[in-house]
Amino acid sequence: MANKRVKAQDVANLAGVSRTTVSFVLNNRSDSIPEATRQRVLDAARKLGYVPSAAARTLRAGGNNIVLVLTRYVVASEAGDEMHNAISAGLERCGLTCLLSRSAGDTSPLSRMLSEVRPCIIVSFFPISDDDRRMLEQLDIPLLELGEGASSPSEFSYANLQHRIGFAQAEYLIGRGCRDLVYVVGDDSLIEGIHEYRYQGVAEAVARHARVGLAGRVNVDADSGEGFLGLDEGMPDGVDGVCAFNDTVAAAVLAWAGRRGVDVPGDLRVIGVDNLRFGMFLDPPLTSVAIDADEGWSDAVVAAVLDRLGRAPAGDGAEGSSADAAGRADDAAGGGSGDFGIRVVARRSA
Amino acid sequence: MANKRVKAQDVANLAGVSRTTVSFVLNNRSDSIPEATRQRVLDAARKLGYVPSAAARTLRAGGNNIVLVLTRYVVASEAGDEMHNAISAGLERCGLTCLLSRSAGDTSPLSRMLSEVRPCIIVSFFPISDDDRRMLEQLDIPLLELGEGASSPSEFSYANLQHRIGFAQAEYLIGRGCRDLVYVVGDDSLIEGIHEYRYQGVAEAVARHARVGLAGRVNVDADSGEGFLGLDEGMPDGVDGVCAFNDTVAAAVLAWAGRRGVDVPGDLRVIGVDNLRFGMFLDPPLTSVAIDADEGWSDAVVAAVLDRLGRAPAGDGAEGSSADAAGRADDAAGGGSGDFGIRVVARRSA
DNA sequence: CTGAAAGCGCTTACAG
DNA sequence: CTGAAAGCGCTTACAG
Repeated sequence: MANKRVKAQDVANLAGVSRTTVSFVLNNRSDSIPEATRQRVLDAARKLGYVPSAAARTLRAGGNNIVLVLTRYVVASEAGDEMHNAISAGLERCGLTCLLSRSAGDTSPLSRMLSEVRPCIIVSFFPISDDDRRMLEQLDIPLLELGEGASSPSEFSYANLQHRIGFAQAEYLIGRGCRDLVYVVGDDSLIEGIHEYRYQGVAEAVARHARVGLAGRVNVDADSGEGFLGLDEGMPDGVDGVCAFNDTVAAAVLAWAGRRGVDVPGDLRVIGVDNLRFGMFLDPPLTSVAIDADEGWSDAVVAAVLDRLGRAPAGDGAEGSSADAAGRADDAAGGGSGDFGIRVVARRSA
Repeated sequence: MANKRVKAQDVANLAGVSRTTVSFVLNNRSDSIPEATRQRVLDAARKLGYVPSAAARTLRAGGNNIVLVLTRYVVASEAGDEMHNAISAGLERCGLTCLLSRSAGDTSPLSRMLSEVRPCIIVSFFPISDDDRRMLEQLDIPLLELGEGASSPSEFSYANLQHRIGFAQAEYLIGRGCRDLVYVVGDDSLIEGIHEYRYQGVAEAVARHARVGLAGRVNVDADSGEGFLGLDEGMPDGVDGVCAFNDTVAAAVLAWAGRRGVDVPGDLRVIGVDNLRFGMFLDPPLTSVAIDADEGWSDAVVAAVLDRLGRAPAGDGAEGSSADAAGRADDAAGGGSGDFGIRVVARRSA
């Protein structure tokens, strides 16, 4: 088993050409190379199972096409999962390679990661420390932060997506006649960031309607026994609409309502987020906000990455691109609707 | 803004030493270097924000410490998410860098990924194509396949984990007096692989008990309206126990039972998988199998990776390691219990 | 159209 | 204890 590492020279030998030619063919710079030669090289490479050394090519070329995406545990949801898939697929389609880390910059230092792999851009779903931010600047690695401050959510930010989700919940309830809303969150501290954004979205929607009020936030401690801790005490009187942080929290609210004899949706309308399947098996079936990752926000993220990299979007050559990624990203979202793939799935609970 | 790429030479200049010394200090081979010099180098590196070039160091050293984990969309669950986190954290603790890909080897070719980053080992949650397998062999990259054939699930395999989950479900129901089980799956084709493994586990448990029968599999088409398609027709008579593929499917069964006036758990016991929070809000609250990623199977995976790499487990120097990773992995699982962190959370439904 | 050569930034024997 | 030098495998001007 002569299992020696095969390199460009071996391919060149087998094809009867020089290393230069091999490199040209393999990197699609073969304009000036006769088709016959090209094929010989390609065949040789295939036969030998040649894959160029990532390290050498990166070193020589001065960079690679890796997009490093920083995520961490937030709350598992199909929507979140699909979003990662959609982003990954979208980047691959543009010739970029998408790699996720679930610890770098969070439980493990970012610099450690960077000495193993140096991406051409970093996309982070959570806020990066100032030190890390400085380091990236030093290293000339662009950073796309998706989870910016809730105060001024940029067009692409994860914060903005969350904001819109809350907004959509509230708008729906108000449209159904609710006048006194409340926001209910779970006790999972890991979701704090997200629920803040969503709450702001709810608040904004409420502010836009004259005679609608928002009675603040209520916490459900879902871990404690029957899981209604906080609801009995916390639920303000007169509330007729609940925006739940997600479908799980909504399920808790529904169970609580059932127990207390509160009629849903007659006395109280409840809307969740995620549109998980179990929602349709609740009593009453749960109305929820679905996020369609494939056609919405993930496209905006891919567009933003491309813009930062100074590359044109996939599938077209020249385009006046640069500062106005916002416009393009918005266009990319769900057939120009700019809704980031957010939609309400109406069932009986609201 | 003199933002020139800082390299080892710059650090050496600032510290007043040679590149060699810098390299020694930064790679912890500084046995022979005086502490004062060491500090000077460290300070200089910090001040300049120096991070060694990943490409150069990999090229020169002939390898890196990257573990590439191949996953893809299966079914989002907190358990799966936590498992990835636990594996990632476990590997980092051993000095390895964990990177996930959600497309390589699946929607995008593995070779493309490999020409961007060459890991020292690949861990795959799904079966790798024969071509890719050959390629990895060629490239001398060890492959740890977690989703092996259901026929002979190895001790570490994802298949085996799934097998045990099904087994645990059935054992619990049998222990509660069930004599006629049925397995209920959703219509999500993506989960086919997993549910096959789990079903085999159920079958094995049933086979171990003399007077217990298994009435096969029933499909719920959760997408269709009320979501009971298949249950009305498919549910065999006389069944007194349901092993549901997951909590969502279990929720469908519970809803169906409520509608048909089947008493749970009196006439029918139902157990799910994942122990999702919403289960406690169902009526009756759902009994489920929880998978404790932190202390169970993920440790076994980390141990297996280390073994393949020929490295000793973290935290100890010499240990007679090699072929018997099975033993070690099993030991690592949940306080030596070898249960991979699988446990039944009993509620009223079973 | 093809080849010889430089050089990317590092690590690591090897001399001093 | 420290430095000069080789070389990892590739890509890319540059000559032929």
